[in-house]
Amino acid sequence: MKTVLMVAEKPSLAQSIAKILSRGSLSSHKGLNGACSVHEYTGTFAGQPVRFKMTSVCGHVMTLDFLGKYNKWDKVDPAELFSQAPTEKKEANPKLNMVKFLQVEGRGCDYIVLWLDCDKEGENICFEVLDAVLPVMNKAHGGEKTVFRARFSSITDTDICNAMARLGEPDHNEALSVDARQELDLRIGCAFTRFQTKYFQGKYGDLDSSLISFGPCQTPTLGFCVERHDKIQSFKPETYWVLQAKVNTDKDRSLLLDWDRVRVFDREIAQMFLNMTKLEKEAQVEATSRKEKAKQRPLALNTVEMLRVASSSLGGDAWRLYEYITRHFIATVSHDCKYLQSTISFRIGPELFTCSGKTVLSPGFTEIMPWQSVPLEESLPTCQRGDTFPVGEVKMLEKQTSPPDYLTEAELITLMEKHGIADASIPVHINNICQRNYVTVESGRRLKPTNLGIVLVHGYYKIDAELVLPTIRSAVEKQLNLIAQGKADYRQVLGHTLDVFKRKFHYFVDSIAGMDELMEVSFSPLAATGKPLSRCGKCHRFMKYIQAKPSRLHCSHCDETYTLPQNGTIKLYKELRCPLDDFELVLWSSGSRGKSYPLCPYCYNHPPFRDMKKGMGCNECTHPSCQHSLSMLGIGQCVECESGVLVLDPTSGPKWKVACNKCSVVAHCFENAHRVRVSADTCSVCEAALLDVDFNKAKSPLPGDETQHMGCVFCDPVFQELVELKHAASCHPMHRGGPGRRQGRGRGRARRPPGKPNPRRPKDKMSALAAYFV
DNA sequence: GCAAGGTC
Repeated sequence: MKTVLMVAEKPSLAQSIAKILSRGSLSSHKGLNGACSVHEYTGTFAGQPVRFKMTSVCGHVMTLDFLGKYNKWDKVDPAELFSQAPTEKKEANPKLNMVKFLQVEGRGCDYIVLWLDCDKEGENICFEVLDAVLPVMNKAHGGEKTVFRARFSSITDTDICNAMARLGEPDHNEALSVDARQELDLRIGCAFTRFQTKYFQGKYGDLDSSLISFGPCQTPTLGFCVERHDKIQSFKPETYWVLQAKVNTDKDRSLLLDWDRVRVFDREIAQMFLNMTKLEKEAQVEATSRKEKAKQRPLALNTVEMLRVASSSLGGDAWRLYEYITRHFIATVSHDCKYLQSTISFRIGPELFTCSGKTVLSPGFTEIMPWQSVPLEESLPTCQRGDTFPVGEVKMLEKQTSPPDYLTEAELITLMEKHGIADASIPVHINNICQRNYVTVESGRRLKPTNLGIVLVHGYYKIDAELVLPTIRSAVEKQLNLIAQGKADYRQVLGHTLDVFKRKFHYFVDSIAGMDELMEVSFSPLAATGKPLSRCGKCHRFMKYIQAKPSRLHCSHCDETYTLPQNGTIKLYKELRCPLDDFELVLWSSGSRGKSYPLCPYCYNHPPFRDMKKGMGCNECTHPSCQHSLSMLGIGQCVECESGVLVLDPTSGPKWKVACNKCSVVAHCFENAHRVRVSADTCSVCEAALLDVDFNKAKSPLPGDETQHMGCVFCDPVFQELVELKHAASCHPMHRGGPGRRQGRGRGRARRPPGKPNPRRPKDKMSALAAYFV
């Protein structure tokens, strides 16, 4: 029996479609990646009995990236990214092993039916699936068609069955338009991002410039927020005047009337109208009207509308979102809300005033969406033209026009949708500009641009406004649509568009000083920021510590910048100096419960030995005799990672810690010891360095009056008690196979050079770790 | 370290 492989865009769709087509009789199992399932059933295809295998991918199988060597920011000129730098397709999510999964399931299949979403991205994924699967499928005989595309617009029995009955072919042009989009986004986004990041990085001390990204969706998104900011800034409030009248309709009831002129901006004119009306004792009814009106039930909910609603009345609560979606659905099939709008027009002297009220006739959909209901209002008096009511009062109010507020997320979503920014990715772009420090989310989910966001957008306006205008995306989209429709050649469109942006890029690079001028206004140059922290080894002057990311030390005398480890605190390390370059050491710490190590600012940026890399602290330094180095403080091989060494943290007392210099393993040991030293002697069993510990006299855990003890942290029975190694002895690799299975890295002659993996590691490292320290 | 687009 022949086999038909069918592939949907996501696991839930594969299941729904398989259930419909098999009429519920199917057997399912999880695929090798654990994420996708395979649903099997038998049926007929092309007039023969077949076995169906319905499965799915998880979105795109592949992603586009530059070849590895073009991802080195300091080696590649961003201008090269427009054409020279070759790209390659990589698996979008290596953990999912999607290509292998598809090949395992596709091997030996005879036909393939593509059930990917019916949009351009889906069409592109069709070809990603075919690239993976066609080579392992059975070959067609005599030119028989084996590749089919199902086109459907809803997951209903009729739609799915119709699609299956009228299979077509995947559309290569649509897929190509997505290939072009991917390449444009990658080349343009990365080139601009790398250039502006590198240009502004390290120039200003109070600018978080770890990443200044640019993208055809995120930059216009930021543009919308800054545009509103500019409107607020340039807003000049104006004073205006309003007349307000009250008429008494009953003994103890009065009606508030709105002035038909609404407002005037000239005080004297307003005063004149007031004078003409305030002496009047009666208001005469000019006209009345009653109109039946309808408030329309909502249209069917789509993703963007849901995002908008979720951002403005709902929280992040899944249940409330579910409730909203169901209520919205019921509302779409309910009746409109019907109400009566009554209006009474009054004349007081020469001036006209109006009041209106609404009375609900039938609530319709507002019953299921009560927040949409027409508010209850006091009913208007029944009257007719010519009736008069006594005037209660007429007064003049002074008011001011007020600026618009910052954009709400809901308004931003509307703007993005209007300019064709893909709906599913809208929250991603908003999140992007928040994470990049371009905007902050204020109360009411309003987006307020930061100084950085404002300077960037104003800079683009100054140099090339098209870079920030929303048309940047829609114009490119237009070109891409020509590819999709087969009206334009993929290569030509790609080449032409890249050429346009390459020119824009070069112009931007040449004009960057224009943006820099704006930066100078908002940010302080490096030399003027930061606080003095540690001394430079070259000039022996204090360097300044700049805390803003990327945190770094700056020597204004030598005009040198030294990067530091991120995401932790930095302080001076007892004014100790590096024996190699005389720089004062600093101490990095990830917090009191984490780990810490000293580092030399110079060595951290300029590794002193061949076996060291940039970004290494003293705990990875192979200096043979410096008291802070790995050689002097290393104890033995890490129990968890391949290449790490457990190093004594010399600053951790009195609650001493030993931490791995590569991974996050931290071991707590020897409370109440006032000194812990790493001895030159090594353990005769495991070759780890021995620790020499002096305990506090009053709190010494040692037998008798002893305060000092030297031993192996892994093997010594006294120390095992103190680091709770009680049963570790039997789990520790040293104790499993006798002397023949010795390992660990002590400081003795048998030590392996750092970084070299141990060839005989215990298999279950996690259980060993748990036995020691947890 | 970068884009945007799928989806987990």
